[in-house]
Amino acid sequence: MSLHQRRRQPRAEELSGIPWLAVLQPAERERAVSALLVGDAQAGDYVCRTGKSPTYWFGVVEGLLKMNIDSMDGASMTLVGLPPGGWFGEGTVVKREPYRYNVQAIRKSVVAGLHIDMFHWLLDHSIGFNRFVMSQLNERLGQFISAREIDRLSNPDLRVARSLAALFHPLLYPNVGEVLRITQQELAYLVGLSRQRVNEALSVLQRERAILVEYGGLRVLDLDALRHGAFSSKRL
DNA sequence: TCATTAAATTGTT
DNA sequence: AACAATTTAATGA
Repeated sequence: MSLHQRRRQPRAEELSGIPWLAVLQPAERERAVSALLVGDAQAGDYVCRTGKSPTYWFGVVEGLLKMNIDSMDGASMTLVGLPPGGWFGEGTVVKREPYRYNVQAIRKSVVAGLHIDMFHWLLDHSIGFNRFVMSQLNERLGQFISAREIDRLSNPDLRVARSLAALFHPLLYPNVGEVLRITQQELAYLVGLSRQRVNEALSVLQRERAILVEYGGLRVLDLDALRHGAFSSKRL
């Protein structure tokens, strides 16, 4: 709720973290920037909610968001994590239909929004922008397919590893550093395991030198191992 | 800036 | 789900 009250013009440093601005022509870019707003979201704030009609195409400048849906029993299911550099909602924006999911800040974040009219103007006028959106849709499709693969993995350590790797997708989320600030509880929601099991999996991944567990987050040491490595769930 | 306290997060059972 | 231990954030002198 507070996101829509504390809006401001994006700072230059924030603009540099918006990947699709670089593919625009100077004139297009100038127009796009004038239609960009950023806002701070506190942990727990909603960026968009199910049923509301889209006003903006959103992107993560800083922090971490999650996309979730409410299931029938009242509990909510986290579908995907959205790290810096990630833009989302193009599906609903294109169709001008209501959002089908909630997007909520996992921790204090900076969110950018491009007004829906400017989004459509760019689709009509910029080839670079069209390429970006097309690539975005394609990569996201790939991401959801691999998410289904991950769901069917039986080994919890592998599931955590692959889910972490997905958060470091270079095209969808170009601005993720090597440190990921996420609590083990949130990671548990994201992966669909208990916090205890995630804690254990993180220990395994650390023992295998793939990550470094820190308070309130973790550091990736070997992204390739997270993507492709095999981890034994055997205790030592 | 430092010390104290409250809150959040982790590791374990 | 509950617990203690640890880390961070907040507060005020």
